[in-house]
Amino acid sequence: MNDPISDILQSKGLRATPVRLKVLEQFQGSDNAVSPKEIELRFDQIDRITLYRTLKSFEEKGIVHKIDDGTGTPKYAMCIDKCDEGHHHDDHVHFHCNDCGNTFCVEDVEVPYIKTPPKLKVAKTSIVMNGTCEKCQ
Amino acid sequence: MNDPISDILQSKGLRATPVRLKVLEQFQGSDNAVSPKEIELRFDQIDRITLYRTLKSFEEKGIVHKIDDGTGTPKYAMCIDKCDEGHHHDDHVHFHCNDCGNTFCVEDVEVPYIKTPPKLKVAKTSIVMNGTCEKCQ
DNA sequence: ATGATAATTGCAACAGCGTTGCAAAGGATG
DNA sequence: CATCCTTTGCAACGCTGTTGCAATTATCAT
Ligand SMILES: [Mn+2]
Ligand SMILES: [Mn+2]
Ligand SMILES: [Zn+2]
Ligand SMILES: [Zn+2]
Repeated sequence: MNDPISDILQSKGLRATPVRLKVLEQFQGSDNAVSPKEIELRFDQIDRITLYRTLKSFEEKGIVHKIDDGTGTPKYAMCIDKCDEGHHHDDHVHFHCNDCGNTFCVEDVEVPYIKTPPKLKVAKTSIVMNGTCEKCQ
Repeated sequence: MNDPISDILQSKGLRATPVRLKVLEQFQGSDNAVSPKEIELRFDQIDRITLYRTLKSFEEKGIVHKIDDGTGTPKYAMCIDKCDEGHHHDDHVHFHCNDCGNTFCVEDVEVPYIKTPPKLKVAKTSIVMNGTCEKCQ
């Protein structure tokens, strides 16, 4: 329990199993959001179903958040803010680069207030930007 | 060719076939964005594949636009602005009601300018709001 | 009108993603 | 060790969307 990655899992009430540790390492070592498929390919051998269940539990526990970048391929990224079980605080913009295909969190851009018709009760606003990222300029 | 629905199709270079006319009627008569599955169920009998191809051609021609409301189920709605082949102008906010599950275009709310890191070249911004719609208050 | 030409449709088959059920393996706890 | 609960892996399945191909239908030029 000196391993910081193990600590994350245990603090969320999840056992620090080999699969979970390796998946979490992938997230820690990645600048971008990653799809289940990408994670799968980075492993020599991992069970598809186990990976799906791992991602689901990570998301439920507030370790990662799911990102819908409009490509149809869901992606996941580490939660930066202190998200808890069933309560996320990832209210930032996401960016999808049309050139390299990468998607990442734009932490320093908060979702602005947008005035809407008073008839609508807005609980959450999701913003996805498309364009060209720094590396692809 | 006095039928206004036929006119829409022909002005976009699409033949006014029975399937297309009926699908387009569904869009005209709906306040909400609709999923392929919903359209399929409104017909006594329609071929799934043909419907997918119809939606694809409608989208390409700028008759409808595809909406990703974050539910994982894609939806389509009529283009209000004059969208052309391969060039859409549907830069408005979309709203998904968590109560009734409906998704619709919020025409009168334009996507605001959002200041981003200068390193990012933003070409398009998609905004989806979640909450409670007027009917579900 | 008749035949050539091109667009549209319907069917079969397939691929990919994600889910569920279930049994085996692994940890925790006494 | 014995028990209980969690996690994993496999099989099977459902759903969405795609492609190939042949049949049908509309369009157009004789
Ligand atoms: Mn994020
Ligand atoms: Mn719209
Ligand atoms: Zn890029
Ligand atoms: Zn509603």
